[in-house]
Amino acid sequence: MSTKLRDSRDKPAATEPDSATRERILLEAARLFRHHGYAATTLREVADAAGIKAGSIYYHFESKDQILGEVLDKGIVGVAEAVRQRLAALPADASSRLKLAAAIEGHLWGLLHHGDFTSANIRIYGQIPAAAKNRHRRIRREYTDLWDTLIDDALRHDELRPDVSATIVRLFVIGALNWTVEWYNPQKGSFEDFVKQITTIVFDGTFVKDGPA
Amino acid sequence: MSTKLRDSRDKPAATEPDSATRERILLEAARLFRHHGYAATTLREVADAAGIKAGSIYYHFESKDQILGEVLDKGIVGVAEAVRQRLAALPADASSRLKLAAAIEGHLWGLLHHGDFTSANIRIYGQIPAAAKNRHRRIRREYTDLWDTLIDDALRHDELRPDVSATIVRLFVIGALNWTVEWYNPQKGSFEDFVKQITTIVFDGTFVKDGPA
DNA sequence: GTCTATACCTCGATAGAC
DNA sequence: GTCTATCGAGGTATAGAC
Repeated sequence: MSTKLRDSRDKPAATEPDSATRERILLEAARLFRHHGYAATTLREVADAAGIKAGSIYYHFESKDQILGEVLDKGIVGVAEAVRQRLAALPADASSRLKLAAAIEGHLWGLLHHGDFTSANIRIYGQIPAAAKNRHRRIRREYTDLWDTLIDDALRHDELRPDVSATIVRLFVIGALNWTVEWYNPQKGSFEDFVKQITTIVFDGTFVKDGPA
Repeated sequence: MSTKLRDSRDKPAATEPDSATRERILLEAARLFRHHGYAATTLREVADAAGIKAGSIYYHFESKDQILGEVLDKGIVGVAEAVRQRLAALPADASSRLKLAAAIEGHLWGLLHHGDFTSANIRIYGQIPAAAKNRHRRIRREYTDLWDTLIDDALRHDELRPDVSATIVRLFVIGALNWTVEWYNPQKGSFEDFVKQITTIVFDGTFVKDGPA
């Protein structure tokens, strides 16, 4: 075995080691941030939920702010990974519609499978200090760029309606998809059926046919 | 003049008098709740923004919690009023599509015209204590009932797609509309054009035609 | 790696002068 | 109707024992 795999002298830097306790802190923090907000959540509550005492958190994290940053990042990364995986599984010549359908399915899957992280992200992103926003912005931007590419692709292949702006479509659709984590109920039907209905609405709308103006 | 119009001995009860200071407190509270969250906003900040001292707030409100309640309510009422007004202006025999279009226009108008109240509502509703939620629930329910009626109406007239659940349509569409307050930019086009594009997407989708499955 | 104990700060709310 | 002054509670973060 190489001694280079993980040198304990190295600082964790960007990718911290994920001990079980550390992960539990992040998970409980996400859950509490989601349901009570960032400022309203105390580290005593997070520690309590994670089964440790408040002071012990500072062995794993430098500050509450750092926990926030990692929770926010995980909210995006979980979704982005699911989407990229779906897209990679498609044949290279897949239609724009097929690509977007795969992206929607992946987005919804990641969103609902990491609900505490994604909902926490959606709910509190608009409320955090500018410094925290700045640190989180790059990872967000990378993901929205992916959608821009998909939508521009559809536009260039004349599949997207010409009478709506591509920017509005992206913002509207992502916003709509994101909000499903706030009301989706897995007990009222299968995930597959849910995805099918959402995709239908996004692609073809809620009405049976193009009606009169 | 009748002495019954406003007897100063009466407690304000449900509808408080709206002094200028009182309204300013609510407006600044909404703005701060929107951008920093409920718990992160201090009454000292609210007072400062309203041009008074923190202690003075308690002449107008019993608690921070009461301010929250009124901010939340205003977020719904402003939207509901705009929608009800649009619907009332329609002829009685208007089609489901026309009624829904009017509701969408009214919803967007109210949403964006009372942005601090509506955005604050959307952002923090999921994070407030259960007691505050319960007090606010009735006014919310009344508004969603209105949408249920409109959508059921479209369903009964065979205008809504039969392959999507009416509940999913309502939740998805309202969620999508609500989130526009988070990204709508009035400098990038007229409100009328914006409404037209959103309505098109909701009714007829983002793609040019019903494509292959 | 987790604990207890605590320093220091800021919050919501109240009291009473003006 | 607004002010100043202040109370008690509870927050993040730190220090040092184990």
